[in-house]
Amino acid sequence: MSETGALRIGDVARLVGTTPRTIRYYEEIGLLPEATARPSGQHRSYSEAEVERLREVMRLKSLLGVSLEELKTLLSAEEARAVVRAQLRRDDVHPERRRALLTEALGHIDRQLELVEHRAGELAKLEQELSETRKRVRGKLRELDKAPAEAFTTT
Amino acid sequence: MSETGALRIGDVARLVGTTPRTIRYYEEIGLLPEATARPSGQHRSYSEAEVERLREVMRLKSLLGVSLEELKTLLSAEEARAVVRAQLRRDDVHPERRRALLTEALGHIDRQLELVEHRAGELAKLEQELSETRKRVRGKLRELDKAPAEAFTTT
DNA sequence: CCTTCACCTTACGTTCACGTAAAGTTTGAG
DNA sequence: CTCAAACTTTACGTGAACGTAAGGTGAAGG
Repeated sequence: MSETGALRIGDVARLVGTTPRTIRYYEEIGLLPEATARPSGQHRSYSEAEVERLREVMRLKSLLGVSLEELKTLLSAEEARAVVRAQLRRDDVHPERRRALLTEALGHIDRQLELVEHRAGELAKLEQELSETRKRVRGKLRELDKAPAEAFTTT
Repeated sequence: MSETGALRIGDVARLVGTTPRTIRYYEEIGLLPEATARPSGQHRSYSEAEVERLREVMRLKSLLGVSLEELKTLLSAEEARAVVRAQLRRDDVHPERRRALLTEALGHIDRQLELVEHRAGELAKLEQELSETRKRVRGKLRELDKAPAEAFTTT
């Protein structure tokens, strides 16, 4: 009954808007990390951070429209970045190593950015096309307003 | 061997980057119109316009990430708009009717726009977050460049 | 007319992403 | 300690979106 760290799978599911089954499935295929050393049979426990992670997973899934397998690849990049961040927090790393880590992280980010930018671009294009069409239709409607002359005979 | 109007399903599939099976499937579930009165067994024939239509279908499917069933609904709106356009081209329609048609079309467009705008917004947000992260990483890299003092001892 | 693709229909198979049911166990409240 | 609720694993089921195989035409070149 504390305020953090005592979430069970049902709570998490409700929090992020999915089902326990889905969460277990994601864990099963390696999309979510299996909580290390949980005696088989014991309940899963989630921290707020893990909930956030799941939210991010679902967000990316929805926005990028990729398979869970592809998503796993993308997220392994995130994982790698997390490791990098952890290593960087220690400041006893050699600048050379530090540079390598940062460069690696940058690579991961760039790959994701490329994907996202492409999709965002396509969607923006579609949005603009729709807006364009909308404008034309609204224009025609205004035309009807301005010139209500002619035949007012309704049938 | 004319230059237009004589496309067969294999050609179309290659043109849009899919398979004949998928095209037939889309026709089967009503996502694509069944060419009226084709004696069963006879080859399907496609016009350039129908290819364009299919391209649009696939584009929307990819960008909106909706089920084919939902997509069918969205496209029925497109269908309705096509009908509207056809009716509007005849200029013997009463202004009252004309207004109704245009308003209906506007409704369809707005529903699509809402969906697209929402997704586009979310994606843009994600893109910006990634860019932000990228900037921070690049910043740290530049820091390494500016201050290459300290230990140059490799290992 | 013949051949040879590419196509036709029918129907069963497959993968992904979970849903659902069964039988037993763990937790937290009382 | 008790007991209901929520969880556990295992396993089979399901809907969507096609893939694939079989057996049989249609079409276009020679």
